[in-house]
Amino acid sequence: MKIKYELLKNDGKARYGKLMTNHGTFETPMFMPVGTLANVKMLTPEELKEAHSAVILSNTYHLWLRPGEDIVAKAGGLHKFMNYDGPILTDSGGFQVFSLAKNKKKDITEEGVHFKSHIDGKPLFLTPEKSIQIQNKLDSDIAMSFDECIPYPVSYEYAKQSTERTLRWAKRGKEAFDNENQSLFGIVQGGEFADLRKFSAIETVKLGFDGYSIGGTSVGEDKKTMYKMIDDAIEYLPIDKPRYLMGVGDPIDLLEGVERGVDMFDCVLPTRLARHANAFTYRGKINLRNAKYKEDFTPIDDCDCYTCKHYTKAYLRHLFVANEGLGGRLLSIHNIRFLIRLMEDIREAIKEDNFLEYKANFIKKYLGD
RNA sequence: GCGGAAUUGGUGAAGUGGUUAACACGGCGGAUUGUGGUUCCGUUAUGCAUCGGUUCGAUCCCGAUAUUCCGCC
Repeated sequence: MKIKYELLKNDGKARYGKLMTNHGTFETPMFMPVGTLANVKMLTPEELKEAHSAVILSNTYHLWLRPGEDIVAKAGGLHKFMNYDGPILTDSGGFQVFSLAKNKKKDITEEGVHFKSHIDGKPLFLTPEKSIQIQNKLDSDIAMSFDECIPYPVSYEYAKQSTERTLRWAKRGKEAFDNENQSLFGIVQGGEFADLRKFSAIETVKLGFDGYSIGGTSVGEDKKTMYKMIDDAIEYLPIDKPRYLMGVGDPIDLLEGVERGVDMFDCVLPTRLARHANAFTYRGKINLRNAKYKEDFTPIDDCDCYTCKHYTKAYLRHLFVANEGLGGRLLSIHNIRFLIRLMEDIREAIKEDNFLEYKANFIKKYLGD
């Protein structure tokens, strides 16, 4: 069956709802950890579950290259292959492919994108149909349309042409789509241009998807521009479908997104920061390598995660300084739990009609008076 | 005891008679938003064993001292 979204409450634009999938029902707004290669880096599914993780991301491009979608299909689909029984969303590969396409003008064609494998440099060609077919085989819960994530800054003319092409690709992908147990999301592009965002949203919705995502954000633009991109698109999205803001995961951006009506977020930030010794805390981001933690025998934060229940900053610092992988693992657990707990708190605040107050308090503490 | 060689930052080390002593590691700090699992960036010796001398000027030339290593009695 397809996913179903049930909107249960509105606090201003901020929404609280439920997402029903073949692999469980989960509350929104939610944060989705990224597991590109059919794994959230360094973590087991059990650890994700303990952090109360729901949907996780995986990536079409990476799994296409290796092990190959046929092998995943032979294994019984992505869930069985990676031993994760929660919902999985697969990104289309567009984001990766575009960064690998050297010559934008030549390599990006109406038919698809020419680029070179990041593994062996072999020339490859990915089309909207191919991306969808791969995702059908991977058998994720949610597939994403193949789109171009427009860089920033970019000319109006390029943004317009690209946005129109993404729209045509969305249509082609939808027509090629063939998996009745899988849902398909459309992606709004448009760059920083309000009229293109509007156009993209309206036309994408006309095609009819199970959910809609806002793409092309956090590509180097300033925060105000990013928030405006959300505003310019989201008012044209249907209220009874989930909205997914792609690639956003800074705690403050999550709050800003929720305030604007976003239901789902994904980001590499918690795991990437963790591998580089940076921890989220309610008083802002800290770097556990810093000398001041050498003799700090307290947990990272007032946090209910496995890491904070069992380990001190001094120990984690030691692991990072000694270059031990366990540090990245333990910190990934914390950072993911931090964002998931943030979303839990956000949902509670929405349910109690005080989201804006919660947001203001969080930001005040996070940024330090 | 005699002869030879060496002595540069926390470490391994390059280098030159003349403004800012290379590089690497380490240290310290920062970055990171649809993942590039050990990444990127910044910073880190007012000083070249010590004391004298030569010189307009010495880490680099000379002498003494100290320490280390190697040979010979």
